[in-house]
Amino acid sequence: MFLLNAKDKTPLYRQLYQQLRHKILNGELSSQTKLLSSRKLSQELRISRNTVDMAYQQLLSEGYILGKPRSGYYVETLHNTIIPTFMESTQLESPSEVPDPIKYNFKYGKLSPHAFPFSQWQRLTNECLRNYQEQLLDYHSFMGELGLRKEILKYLRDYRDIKCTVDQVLITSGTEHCLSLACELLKSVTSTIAIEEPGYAGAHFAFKNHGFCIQPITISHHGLNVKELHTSAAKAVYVTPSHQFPTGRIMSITRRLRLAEWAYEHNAFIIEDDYSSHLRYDVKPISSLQGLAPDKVIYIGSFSKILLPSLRVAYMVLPKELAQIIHKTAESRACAVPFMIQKPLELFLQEGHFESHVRKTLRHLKKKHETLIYELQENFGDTISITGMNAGLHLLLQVKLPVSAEDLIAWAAKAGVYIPIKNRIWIDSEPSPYPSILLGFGGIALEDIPPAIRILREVWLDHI
Amino acid sequence: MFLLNAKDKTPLYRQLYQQLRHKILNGELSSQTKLLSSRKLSQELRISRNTVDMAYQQLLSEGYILGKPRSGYYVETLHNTIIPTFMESTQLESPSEVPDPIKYNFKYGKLSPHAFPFSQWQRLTNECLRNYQEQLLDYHSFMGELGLRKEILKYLRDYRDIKCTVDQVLITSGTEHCLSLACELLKSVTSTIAIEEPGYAGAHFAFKNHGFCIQPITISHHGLNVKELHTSAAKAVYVTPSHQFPTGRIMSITRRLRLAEWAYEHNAFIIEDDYSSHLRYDVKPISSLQGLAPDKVIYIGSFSKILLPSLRVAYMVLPKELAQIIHKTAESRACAVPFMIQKPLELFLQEGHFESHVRKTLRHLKKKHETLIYELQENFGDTISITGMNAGLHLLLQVKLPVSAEDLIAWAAKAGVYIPIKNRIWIDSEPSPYPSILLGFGGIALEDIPPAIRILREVWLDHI
DNA sequence: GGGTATTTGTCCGTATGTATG
DNA sequence: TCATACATACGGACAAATACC
Repeated sequence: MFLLNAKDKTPLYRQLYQQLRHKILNGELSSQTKLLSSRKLSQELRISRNTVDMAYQQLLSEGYILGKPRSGYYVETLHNTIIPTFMESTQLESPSEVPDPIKYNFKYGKLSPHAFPFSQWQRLTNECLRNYQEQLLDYHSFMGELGLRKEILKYLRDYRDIKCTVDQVLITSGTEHCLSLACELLKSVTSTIAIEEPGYAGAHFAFKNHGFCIQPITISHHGLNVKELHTSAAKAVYVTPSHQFPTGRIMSITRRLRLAEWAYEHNAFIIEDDYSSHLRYDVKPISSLQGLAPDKVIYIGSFSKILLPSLRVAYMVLPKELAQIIHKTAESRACAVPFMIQKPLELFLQEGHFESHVRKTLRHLKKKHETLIYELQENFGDTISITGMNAGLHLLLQVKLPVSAEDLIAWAAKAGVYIPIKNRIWIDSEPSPYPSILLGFGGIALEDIPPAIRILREVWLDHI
Repeated sequence: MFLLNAKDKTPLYRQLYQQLRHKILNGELSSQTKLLSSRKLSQELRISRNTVDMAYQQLLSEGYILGKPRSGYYVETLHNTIIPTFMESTQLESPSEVPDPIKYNFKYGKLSPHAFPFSQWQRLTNECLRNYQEQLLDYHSFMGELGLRKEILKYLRDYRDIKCTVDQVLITSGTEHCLSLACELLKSVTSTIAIEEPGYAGAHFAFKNHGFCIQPITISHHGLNVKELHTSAAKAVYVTPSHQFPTGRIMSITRRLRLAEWAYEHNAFIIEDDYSSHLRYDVKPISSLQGLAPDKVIYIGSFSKILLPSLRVAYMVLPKELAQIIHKTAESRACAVPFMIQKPLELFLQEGHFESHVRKTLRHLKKKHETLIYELQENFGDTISITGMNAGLHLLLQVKLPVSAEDLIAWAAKAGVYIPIKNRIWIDSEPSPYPSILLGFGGIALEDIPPAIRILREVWLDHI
């Protein structure tokens, strides 16, 4: 019958409910069977009538049984022909493989421990939690907090020559989110999007995911080969002009103007991913494409590379035309970035901490960048050639040895040096005869660079 | 020279620093100019020498100036060819229309001021910022933090009868994000998605946005009319079984089983949006559809309705089959939820604060729910009929007056009572002859309900 | 067929342990 | 620590439906 355990922490009425439900789903209590009255069952189980009643009420509200007043409760007719009767209780944890211990980490996108003013941020977060409780309890504008958008706009105007109003600025939860929104907007414009070859795999993935055809365009020394664009069907192109990923090349002003011209001629859009605009080590950052063609460029920027990767805040500047489309849908959507991230960030920008943080970080990264290049050249000489210098958080190496990149990465890992796997940077097959390696230097300490590179020399040259 | 304001909350050294920096970037202080010595400047400004020195140190560390020992500070040579000299200040702000002042707010989704343990959260956030700095500086698993996923899984198992492993749990930045990912996964399964009519406009929007055809399915008293599904081409359906939005109806177990059967028969998927599972005022929350058909249900849950709308954390449980597809793409994607949100939330769940918070909130909402119903019946009697009782954060009213819902909302707004506009709940035209009104009671204080409803009676009945 | 006894769901007040502030 | 509130569990009172004579 029913097994009720008074010592069990789950209440009696709930135990009874569960067992009844099980019997009904099982077919033990078949359709239209009359249940025992609350009195009889309570007598039988030696519990209160009300306890039985509570179980019945729950079953009633879930539709397992039907109640006829002054008559009784009857089991509902269920169609449970297919439903699996027993679920094995699967384990919580998935067995994780134990990786090699990492001593030196060249992971891309990581930042080093002293890079972020944690206590400052703590203060700002606390301030936010104390003073903005009313706003925390509500949903927010899809575009993002007005204050933060103003601060970002101010920054973009001063440092990136962006030409727009706040209405065109949109806060998102990362570059991926930006691309997804861009796809949404471009769906009605084109079915083909051109991208750089080689280029950022995340963009390729996002576009494919939204059902676009992909048109790869090759990169020359001065950036994207705009000529190839003219012969393609694409009415949109994704570019990283200020520091082409992964080659690090800078699109020349001539190319930029040609690209802008192409966009105006074909009534097409340019997606400018300015992912590492802050990070230039030789000269001041080059001003944006957006400034050249404000009506044709979807500008994307991010705080991940410079501030904190785990913060998940990026932004985009939309052409007026597209901004209007977004505004129409904005009312029924919510912003993806938590208020208690947006507000502290706004204050961080407003009080000038951001600018000083960029300067400080840039100085530090510059040193690491120089050291890394120096050590690579000292240890490997002509065995490697370095591209993508003077900017960003990574270098691209061509290792002139007759081995695969996978081997180089695996040997390094065994010696405690983590090197990221460049997942699908090239859409077509990689053209170079030599393996290429991507070294991120954001996460490694300055003093760790020389020993790490020495280890690489040892394990790589020893294996030959 | 320099204008320092002691009453300003920004520190003196910072004011000085900012003004110096501005002059340097402006070109007012040109390259290699020697700055005034800290002694002279401090005398001139009548502030401490240390204050001046702090400003100088800041400029030094950011590379604006160069310090020569026993000589002085000199302005660095900057490449400021591109730095904009003067930006025409286009207006930042878009002119906002002045709305009627809101005295009583029935906005849907809002929560009331005493609903969230702010100090608790502050403690947990601080803990996170102190103890997890290494992790904050890195990108994270697309699936979300393992610890948080485990805690959510534990909760879902105990309270929602969810059947799955951690590998199937995915953290997202909101229901919208969940739906977007679901679309991504369902693209290869079907081109048509069925939704409830009337139903949640956000879901409709998301599906349409991803290029799906929409098939509306009517709602009867016991929930979705599954029969209509069988005759449609849809291989996926979006439902809110535990509290249908907006009618508040509960899908009976019969319908649930039929729906599950349909999914197994047609090899289709069910999207179960359990957006307000915690919030039942009469009986215990009804267990999930996912428990009945774990291989066919994409389960979506959220912390917005019960914890904090602006937190932007939701989660989804994927069928094993779909989880594997996501896992393949996960490595090249980043999680959209900031670590400094995920970690505090994990601790919040782990330490049991969440459960007690749910209990407390539920208690409070229950009172408001009861009061609201009582007041409506007292004031309006048979003039209105209420649906969607006993659950959720809103009631649906049918006002039996010969006026439009827009008028009712406008009249209320003029009297200081905000009522949300139900944007496109019905895809086809609304079938009812009477205007229907959605009242959210999450954001209004208990004691404000009686006066608010009295005002509604006055303004609505007076206009007739 | 009508009256009565019984069964039944429903509603009420209350005791106890536990969580909350 | 103590007062409060709530979930759980209990028994009794009531009225409607049903069964039986």
